[in-house]
Amino acid sequence: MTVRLVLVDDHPVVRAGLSALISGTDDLEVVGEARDLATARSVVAATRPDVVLMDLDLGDGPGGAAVTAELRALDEPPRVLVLTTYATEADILRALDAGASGYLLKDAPAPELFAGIRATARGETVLAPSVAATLVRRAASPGPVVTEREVAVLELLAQGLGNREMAKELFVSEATVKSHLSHIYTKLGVDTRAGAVAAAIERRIIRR
Amino acid sequence: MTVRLVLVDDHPVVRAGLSALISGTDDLEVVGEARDLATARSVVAATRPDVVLMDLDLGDGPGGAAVTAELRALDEPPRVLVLTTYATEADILRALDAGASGYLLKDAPAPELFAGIRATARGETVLAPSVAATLVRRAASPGPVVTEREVAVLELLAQGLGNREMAKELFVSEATVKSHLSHIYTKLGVDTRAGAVAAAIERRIIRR
DNA sequence: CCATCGGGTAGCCGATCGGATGATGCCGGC
DNA sequence: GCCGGCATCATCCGATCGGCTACCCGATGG
Repeated sequence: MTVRLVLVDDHPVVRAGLSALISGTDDLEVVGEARDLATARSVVAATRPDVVLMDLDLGDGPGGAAVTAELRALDEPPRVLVLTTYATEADILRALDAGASGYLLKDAPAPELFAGIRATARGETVLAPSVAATLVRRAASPGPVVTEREVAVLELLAQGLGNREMAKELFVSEATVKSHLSHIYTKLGVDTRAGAVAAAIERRIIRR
Repeated sequence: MTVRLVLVDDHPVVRAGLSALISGTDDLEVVGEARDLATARSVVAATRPDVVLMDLDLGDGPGGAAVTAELRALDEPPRVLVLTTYATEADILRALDAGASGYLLKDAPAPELFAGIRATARGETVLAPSVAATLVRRAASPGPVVTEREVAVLELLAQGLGNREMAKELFVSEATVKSHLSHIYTKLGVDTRAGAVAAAIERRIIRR
């Protein structure tokens, strides 16, 4: 029984590379490739694959999480296995929330990747060890967990926005932003904006 | 005349993928692969390739620029063609400064990549269009470069320290710290501490 | 020899931040 | 049905920051 795959990645080298790798197996087959949301939509509709290998960072435009969500909204949706470079808490949660069946990192050896694809096709959930660790830490920790809204603030904060600008960006008042910031400071154990950015990056809550 | 290649990339998928792609040509040959400085050193010494395809982001440890510099310091060094995902000004300059002969992006189509490798083997300098544009833009304008002292401030800033604390840490007065910060803001084109941290990380001036 | 640059210092002042306190509405679990 | 967490908003106020101007010193270099 052959597993039919579609690759979604904005890098031709990675697509061609994965394709070449997979062609070396006898039970996996690449039936389509896409570089963005639009092509992914049509390719998946046309080929109806078992599994979609999804990169999260698609350059400009909608990210892999958005593409995943859209594919999962189809009738008889394909399973989506995320295959990406980074694994921040926010990335992982967004992808899984969008309906991904698994999360592997591009630094995984080929055999693990193949095993992950087969497992995904069988309906299993596969997670890279570090991703699993992040999720466990998050689930098991009685400690402070930043909320979705707080992550949003952190991301804007890392872009150097002031309270007023963040408020405008999030369609809330400055008071609300300050409230979120206070909670963030408490949860991360810091007391300045720059410190919060550092801690958030350190704990991989946000990227770069 | 075959061009002998060594791949340096921390992603097995990319290595295997490039390898598979290149095996489809009749004048390029992969004679070795490495995922970090140590393996790169020994593989290059053992195989003496014509061209090294170098990823800049090698995960933990020394980056691709450092590896490039070390390889270029050998007797009869191989030419190094950088093949990476991002192209910040700092990345480009560091790589070229380390002795890279070219800078291509991973989103380049395979034929362009092959052409780039052949050109590099011939001793030509190949640059991705966007990279060339960045260099031209920079050459045309006197680019601001952060000084050593300013980097020190940035590093402390990324740890969330206040002016007073940074002053104490650097054995200078608060006024001096503020002076450095002002210069940093001007050079990076920002006007807040969080923004400076973001810009500094973005341009790879400081690490994580 | 003097201009330039990196580095260090100072004071002033308006803008912003950070902390404290308190309040409302909504939702989900017990 | 009550309680807690999340998100929202509001005020107040001291601490800090950011921009500005101006000065000194040593090294570097046309």
